[in-house]
Amino acid sequence: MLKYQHIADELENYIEEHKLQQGAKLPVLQDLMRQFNVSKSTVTKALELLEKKGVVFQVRGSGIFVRRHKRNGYISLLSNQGFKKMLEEFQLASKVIALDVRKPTKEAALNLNISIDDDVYYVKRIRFIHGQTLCLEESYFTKSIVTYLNKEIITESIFNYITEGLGLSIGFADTFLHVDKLTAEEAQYLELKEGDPKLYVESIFHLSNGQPFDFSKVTYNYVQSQFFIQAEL
Amino acid sequence: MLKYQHIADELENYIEEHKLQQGAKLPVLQDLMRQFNVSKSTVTKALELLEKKGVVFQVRGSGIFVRRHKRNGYISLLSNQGFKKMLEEFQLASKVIALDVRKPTKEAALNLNISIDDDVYYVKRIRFIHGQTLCLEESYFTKSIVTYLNKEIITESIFNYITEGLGLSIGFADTFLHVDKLTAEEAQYLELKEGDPKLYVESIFHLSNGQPFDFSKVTYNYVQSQFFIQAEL
DNA sequence: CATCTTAATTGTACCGGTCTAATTAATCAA
DNA sequence: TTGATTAATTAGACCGGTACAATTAAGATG
Repeated sequence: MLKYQHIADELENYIEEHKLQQGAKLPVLQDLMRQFNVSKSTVTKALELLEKKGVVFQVRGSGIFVRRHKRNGYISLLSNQGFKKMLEEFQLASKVIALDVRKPTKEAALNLNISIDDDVYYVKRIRFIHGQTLCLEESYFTKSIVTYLNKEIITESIFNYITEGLGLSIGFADTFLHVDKLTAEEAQYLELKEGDPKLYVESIFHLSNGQPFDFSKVTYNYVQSQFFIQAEL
Repeated sequence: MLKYQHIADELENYIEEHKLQQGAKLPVLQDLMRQFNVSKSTVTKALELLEKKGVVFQVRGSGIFVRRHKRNGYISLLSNQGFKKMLEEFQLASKVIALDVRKPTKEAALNLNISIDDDVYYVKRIRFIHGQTLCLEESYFTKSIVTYLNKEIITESIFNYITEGLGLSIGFADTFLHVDKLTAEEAQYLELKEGDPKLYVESIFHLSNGQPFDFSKVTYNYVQSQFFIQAEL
């Protein structure tokens, strides 16, 4: 494991375990350097990570402080802990409605940057959280990249399979979201009424070499979904 | 201006002007170092900025490539171009419904980390985009920080006033969002029907020293609002 | 011509340093 | 005690370097 990632983890655990409050001061850079026996730039990188995750904030001339943002029930949409963890955790309870190899829609082909003649794995499923239906999800996986899928893999963790099983490394995702009304079909799956609010999220996942491999359209139950974002100004 | 910020801007402009497509390769690190006459770490920092903004992605052993994610009508929820620009741009068309000094609600006091006896500036307004009502917004500004506000300032740019006029430096924001149904009152302001979907966004803006100074609750017209997020995995 | 091996390319981790800017603490003057 | 001045603290910008890992290109091999 990389040094700066390790340091970031250690610091985050420290904050967690000692239940440090918002504004609590962490050791200064010099001390952290000595404590972990690394150079300044390594500590700085670790802190940048934590800043991006919203765990700390730094004030020049003053110090490094704990930033508290936790709200129960909210899911972070940002770096590391964000989408990945969320997908992994919620994977646990999910019901596969469809799984087959087919030709992509024009929309999917466009987003995956493939031809409409190329094959894709199509997956449709419902995800549950706390026994409630959380969302309805449709995914298109480029078959030339994700060469094989089955029900077991989907029920476990697709992303784990892609990294561990296929040896691919996932890079980044572009996510578009807007609010709309549920169609009759969606309402049925989510056990809500037609015309009720929905949060619609479209994501394009890319390998770390920039190739898109997964185009997903997710319709969230508005009652169950709340998100958390960190903005920098 | 900082060197690495300047480099980031230059590169972004270059990509924009030359209309570089997704996957287009940029000059290698060595060349960028020479081109801008700076050290490797400075170029790297510039590229980190651009990566965070979703403008480029880097592949070790391969190069630096353009990342395209533009979608018409979507507003980025992330770094730099995100909330700040959005707030500034949409400031143009807004109608102030209320502006006064009052005591904060318990909720506002909690989020601003002040006592319910402290004064706040309360601002309620509607924002318009393309002639349509975009959102209904309620803001609480800690009066001990934002010492004075008037209608002109609000109609211009509050954030500009805070940085330029008051000499404060804005740091970061925590944003929580969920979807719900419009109340009768909200529906009236947004020219929609009660029970229609709404996107509800709560933000706490902080100075760069960590002090919260603005707690905002925004109800978006679901027809007019769509957002864009970048996730790292 | 395909396949394996090797070498060159290129971004990333990490070091250890200087100098600067913001903040905070200490000092001094009124 | 207050307020201004100065000094110490502290994070951040920036340099220039070494070593390393992933990718790509070139060469060798069958």
